[in-house]
Amino acid sequence: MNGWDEDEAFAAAANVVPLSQRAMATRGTPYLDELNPAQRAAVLALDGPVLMLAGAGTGKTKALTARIVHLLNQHKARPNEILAVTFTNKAAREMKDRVGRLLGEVAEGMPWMGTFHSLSVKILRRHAELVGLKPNFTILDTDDQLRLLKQLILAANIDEKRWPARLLASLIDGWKNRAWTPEKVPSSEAGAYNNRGTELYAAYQDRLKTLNATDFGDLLLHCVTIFQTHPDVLEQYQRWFRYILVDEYQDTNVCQYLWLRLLAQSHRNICCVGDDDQSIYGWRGAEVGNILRFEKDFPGAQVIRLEQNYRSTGHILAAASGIIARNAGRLGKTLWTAGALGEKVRLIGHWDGEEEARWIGEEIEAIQRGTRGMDPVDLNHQAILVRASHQMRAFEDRFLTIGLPYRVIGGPRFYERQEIRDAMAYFRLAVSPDDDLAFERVVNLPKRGLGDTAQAKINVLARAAGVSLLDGAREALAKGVIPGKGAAQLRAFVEGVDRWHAVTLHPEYDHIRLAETILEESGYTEMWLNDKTPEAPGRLDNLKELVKALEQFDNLQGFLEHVSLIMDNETEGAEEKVTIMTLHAAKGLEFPVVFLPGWEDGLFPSQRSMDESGLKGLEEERRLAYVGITRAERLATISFASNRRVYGQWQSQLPSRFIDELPAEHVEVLTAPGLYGGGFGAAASVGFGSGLEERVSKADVYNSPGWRRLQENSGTRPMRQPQETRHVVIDMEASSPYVIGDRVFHQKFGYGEIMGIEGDKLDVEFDHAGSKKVVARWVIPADRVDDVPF
DNA sequence: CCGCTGAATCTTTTT
DNA sequence: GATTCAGCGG
Repeated sequence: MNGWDEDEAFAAAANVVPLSQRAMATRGTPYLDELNPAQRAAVLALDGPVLMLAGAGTGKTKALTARIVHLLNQHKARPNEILAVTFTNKAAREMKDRVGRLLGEVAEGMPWMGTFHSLSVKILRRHAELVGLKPNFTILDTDDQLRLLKQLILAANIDEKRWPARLLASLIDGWKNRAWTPEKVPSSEAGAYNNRGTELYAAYQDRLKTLNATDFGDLLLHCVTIFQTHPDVLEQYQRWFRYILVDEYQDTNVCQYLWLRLLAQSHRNICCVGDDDQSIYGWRGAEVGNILRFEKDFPGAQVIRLEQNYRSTGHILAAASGIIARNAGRLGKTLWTAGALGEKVRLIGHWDGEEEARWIGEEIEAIQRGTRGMDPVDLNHQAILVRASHQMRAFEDRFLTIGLPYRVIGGPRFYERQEIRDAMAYFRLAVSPDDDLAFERVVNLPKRGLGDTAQAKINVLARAAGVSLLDGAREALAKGVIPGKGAAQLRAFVEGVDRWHAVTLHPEYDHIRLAETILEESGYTEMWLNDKTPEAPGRLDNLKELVKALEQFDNLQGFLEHVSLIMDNETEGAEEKVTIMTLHAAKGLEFPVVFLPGWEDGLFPSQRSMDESGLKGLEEERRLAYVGITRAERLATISFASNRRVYGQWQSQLPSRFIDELPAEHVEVLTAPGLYGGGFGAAASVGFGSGLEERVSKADVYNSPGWRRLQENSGTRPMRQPQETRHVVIDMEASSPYVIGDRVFHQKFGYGEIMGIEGDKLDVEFDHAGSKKVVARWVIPADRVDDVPF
């Protein structure tokens, strides 16, 4: 990193003249005027430990950014002396933007603002040798990690069927989250993974070292190890980072906690911002305990509560508060708003998941038109927040057919897609030919006639000679042990890698050109061009996008580094779209209109969460419900379905227990469409009239005739709903460029034949996806597919 | 060695 | 329903 020396010089200079003696308060502080008293207190308490308990929507980021600006303004620290840690890249970027806006133009001057992981990489590159790595170590993603573990499991003679690699991976992850290196795993864990967990953990770490690689957990853990075993290094950083700020503190795991505490323990200028009610990453090792014990760790810490909510209307806030109040062991905050009560939280039940999706789709369009008693809300400001990503499918299917534009956030990440990972493996190989994992991934992709036997031979040779697989391949070729045409293709592959690698050695090579060349010469692009599955065009698109993304980097190395850490691919256009995402992904965001589907026991709260973590799990789920509701500014709609397909099997569902916990006076129960006689919506409202009921009564829902009918019918397969009548009108005038019998292509469903046309809606019989109604603009004529250039 | 088929497992949530 | 994987035939 060339920024390093510069930073070091800054830090050295800063140590010569103590900053505290410099001129103070030379500039005005207009940013303070916009803060409420609590926020201002949090900004002004610059020195010493501070815990900012910031409820949902209380202007936490505003306070945090103002604090940074104030630190700079008061000359407490230079931009490069502030360590500001977030969990996601998105959060880091937002903070950078906002600080930049407050400061004027000086946005780029904060090199130490980033995620735990990106900051750790930066530190680790500098001191890699202290943990037995070279500075150019590679970062494995979960996929690589799994491959590696599988090899080790195989070598250890363990039946992978009985003891899945995923299990081992999550064990090791968990240990790393708790900052346990192989030697430090306590004996209580000895039984893990058929008594061989720790043994394999050690083997895994050895293997990583020889590969000069780390996984995600290592990034943090290696830093902690270095800090603990090299006091001089630690001291350097302690002096360096004069002020530390941490966002989403409730999500830190033990390892991150140690990381922070080690860095902060000398000057104790640490400000942690968090909300125990929004701790939703316990399954990933986050310890709510970290926030609960902050005052013990940092005696004399100031605790400042931000409780005034600026986001949601009164009913929404009250409904959320009613739910979260059920959790025990909270630090306790009372959110309030000066704003209006607004609309009540709406609650509605549906027959099945498809109907739920249909209803929400129509509701979104109605709200967009402004026919729901509110001003129109455009699609960008409406969101559907689901518990589990598989719920998204129903919405995607429905929205595709009615032509409602949507964007899915947190689906399979761009860089996790197969074609991207393959391409990246090629790039990695070009940059570092010794990258054995990359070699294994692509040596036979596209097919080069190098099956398991050929690869095993290469492996043996490489191992025997103690060289990389690429060199092993060279040897195999020299010895002539690769039979038939595989040999020629392998030779071409090896020579290709050599050629590409040679290019990367030039100081100013054209990396975009190189990337294109690699994909071309390796035959990888061609492989997808010849692939006739419906996904192939999309994959080619992604590859194109990948190459385009390279433009922002100076070379392949820089790009690979970036991609291994980045999470957001915000390559969205300007088109208005409804957002679909998981509740987890929604934390920190807000939308005027929010839909919360799938509130059914087992799905939400998730059965697995409750099985694995009992009451703790349930409470975390409850916090998730709280996070969900508090995303809404003006309108929140909760829904559940009584039938849902799980693993392709129909299952009847019960409404979520969280529905019981909603304070009734803040909830409006809507009558479900398609349920005769008003169904349970009407019955549920019985509880409201009694004057005794404080909560939405699920018992009333169960006892309603509508509900009983649902249960009776839901044995094997739900009865088909009466066809909706509203879209039946056929518009004879509407024209379509298609005629019946045309072959068309659809991005998601693939090829198909048009069986019918109603206005701009096409009835298409897809070759693989069955028959669907699709809006004409979502398909293209089949014969034009090849025109899509690459 | 490749590609197809049927079976088995899977789904929480992510840097 | 979807993806992954072992087993089989070409």
